[in-house]
Amino acid sequence: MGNSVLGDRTSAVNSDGVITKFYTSAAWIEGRAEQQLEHVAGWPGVRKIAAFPDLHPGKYGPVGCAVLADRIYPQLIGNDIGCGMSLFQLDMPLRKFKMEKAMRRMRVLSEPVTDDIGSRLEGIGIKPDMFPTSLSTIGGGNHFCEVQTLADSDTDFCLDKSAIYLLVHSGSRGFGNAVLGSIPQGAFSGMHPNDIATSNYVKSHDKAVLWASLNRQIIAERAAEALRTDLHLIVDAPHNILTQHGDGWLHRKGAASAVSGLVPLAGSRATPSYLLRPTDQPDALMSTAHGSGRRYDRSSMHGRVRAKRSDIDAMQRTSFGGRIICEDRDLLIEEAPIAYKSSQSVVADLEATRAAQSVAMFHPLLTFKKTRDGGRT
DNA sequence: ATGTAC
Repeated sequence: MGNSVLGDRTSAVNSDGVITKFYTSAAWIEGRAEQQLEHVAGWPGVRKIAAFPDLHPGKYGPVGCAVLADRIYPQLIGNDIGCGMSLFQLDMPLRKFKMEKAMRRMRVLSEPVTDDIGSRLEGIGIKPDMFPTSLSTIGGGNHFCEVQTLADSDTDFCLDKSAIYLLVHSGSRGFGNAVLGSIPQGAFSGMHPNDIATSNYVKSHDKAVLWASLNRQIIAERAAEALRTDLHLIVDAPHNILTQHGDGWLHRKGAASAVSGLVPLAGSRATPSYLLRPTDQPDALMSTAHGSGRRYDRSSMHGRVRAKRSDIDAMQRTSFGGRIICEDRDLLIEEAPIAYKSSQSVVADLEATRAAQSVAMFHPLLTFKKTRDGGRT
């Protein structure tokens, strides 16, 4: 990196961004993900990159990193602008949670709500006709709404061990997708901060971020209503987001924003989720890992997982005795536990590299993803 | 990832 040899001259033709890796040799990192990291480091104006142990290859660049640059690269944020995780405490003790009843009632999450959606959007300064029928719904892929139990927590961190918790992972649905789709030709080679097109992108991006955060809030409210309980937010952390950082632009792609001091890290069906306290390391760019990180891509999962009826049934239960509502067979296979790294190893690497500390660990109890019929049963 | 491209 740095210099390149041209004939007999050594010329500084590029000044690649510095990559700091917050993972150890124990981490499962695909070679292709690190190649993407090196590639992005060579883009014009890229100054610093922080890479986290959930790093894996993505469409335009690696997922699980934060990139500080002089220019704006919309593809580094991707189409799901504002996607993130929100963790809530529910006002319900575990002993009151009844699995069969909860499984029946949570199915309402398949249907979009119509009441007050326009006014909720106006409440955050967004026109009521911006994707109103998607607002309140989870979406596909790795998105979910999960009831969790508190398995362990720091004694000085006062979380109620008898309570149940809710982790929502969702984003901006068609909104962010439309924002990425409306950027001008050539924007992928870097948008310059002072251009009109850039400020238009940033404004729309910021609205998609608000939309996504409201979406997680409404999903959580609906889940709490379905469970006949109240809720309060512990932390909301976006992980696909562009923000100003000093005089540069910080692109987080599958890297949680650490600005609120706490970050939820999602486990897979087979591994726990965590609440992390990121440490104050400048090289980490106010970011940390957001999840377990994909080990195998979606399409290859169909060849890796058996899909007999009994296997499909087994995939709707977790090793923690929890249940999964996912009536889409392909999605169940693509999100099978082996598709992900272990969240324990991701957290161990964050702790080993002093990027973050775990303050609490949660086990999945009931994961809602998708029904076959849109919830009408 | 996506009121999805064919």
